Amino acid sequence: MRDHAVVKGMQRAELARRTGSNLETVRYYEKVGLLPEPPRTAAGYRAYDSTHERRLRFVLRARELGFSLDEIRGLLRLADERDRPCADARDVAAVHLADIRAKITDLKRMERVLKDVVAQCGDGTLPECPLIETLFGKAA
Amino acid sequence: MRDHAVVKGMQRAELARRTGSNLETVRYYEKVGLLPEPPRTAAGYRAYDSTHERRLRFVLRARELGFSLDEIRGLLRLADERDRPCADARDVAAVHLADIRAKITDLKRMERVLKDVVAQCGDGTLPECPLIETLFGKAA
DNA sequence: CTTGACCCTGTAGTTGCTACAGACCCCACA
DNA sequence: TGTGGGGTCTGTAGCAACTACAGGGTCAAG
Repeated sequence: MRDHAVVKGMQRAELARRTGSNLETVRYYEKVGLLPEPPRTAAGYRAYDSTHERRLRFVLRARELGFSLDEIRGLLRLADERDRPCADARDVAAVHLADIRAKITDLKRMERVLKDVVAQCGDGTLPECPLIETLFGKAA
Repeated sequence: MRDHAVVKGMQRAELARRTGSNLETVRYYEKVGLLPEPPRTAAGYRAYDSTHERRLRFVLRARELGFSLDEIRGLLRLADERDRPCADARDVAAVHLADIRAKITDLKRMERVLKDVVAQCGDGTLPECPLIETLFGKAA
């Protein structure tokens, strides 16, 4: 297993495989400035090392938590350039947490309505479909 | 108030205003085939009537419930072309409901993690920020 | 020395809008 | 009758965050 090897000079596909990401996504992150452009071999191939992998993993974990690429850029800057970024980073997370809670609230509203109409539809033999009538505004 | 008037030959801005939608959105829905192209005046202006409004309201309500435009196209087709579309419509809604529940599950996971790290950050004076350390993978 | 698997670049597609630019048109007021 | 300020029209470009090519170069194994 190369996962145990010294990680130096890997190529894009290997980095993507090691981190479970799509290799096109890695390029995209470089293009939009989330990841540094790695050095190139004589033939122009990207040669990553473990610092690139570490940074990519940061981005991927942040994406899993729903941070936008812009927020991640900010978090990376905080992680890089400051001694004590905790208050700022916490604020970014707190704002994002509020976003997520708002989304959950929205989705729960949708879930409630949909659950109800699906239940009203029953076995689907009604002549007037409750879902369609709801959407046309016959009932709230 | 024109809301009480006979609704015939309204223009785009009025339709948008009456339904609380953006007028560019209405045009977009026409372009992608969700709404029929309305007849035009001699000058080429769109002239809507209440059937257009009814259909637009259907689309807007479905969007509020999180249906994709593709799903809405399907629901409109069911509403138009069939005698007893309830079983099919219910299935569309049930699939969508499952999507929404999956999204809620994801968001709740994010919420839990974020709530924890924000709490760990406390007043933001820690030298090692728990959020940043978490993202770098120091802790799970 | 060829074959196939990798890599490179740039660009176009996705979803659901939103926002122009530049050109009409229409009505009221003077 | 002219003009001003609003409407409307079209097409196109932009947003997020990827994803998927096309058309080429490179490299190592057989």
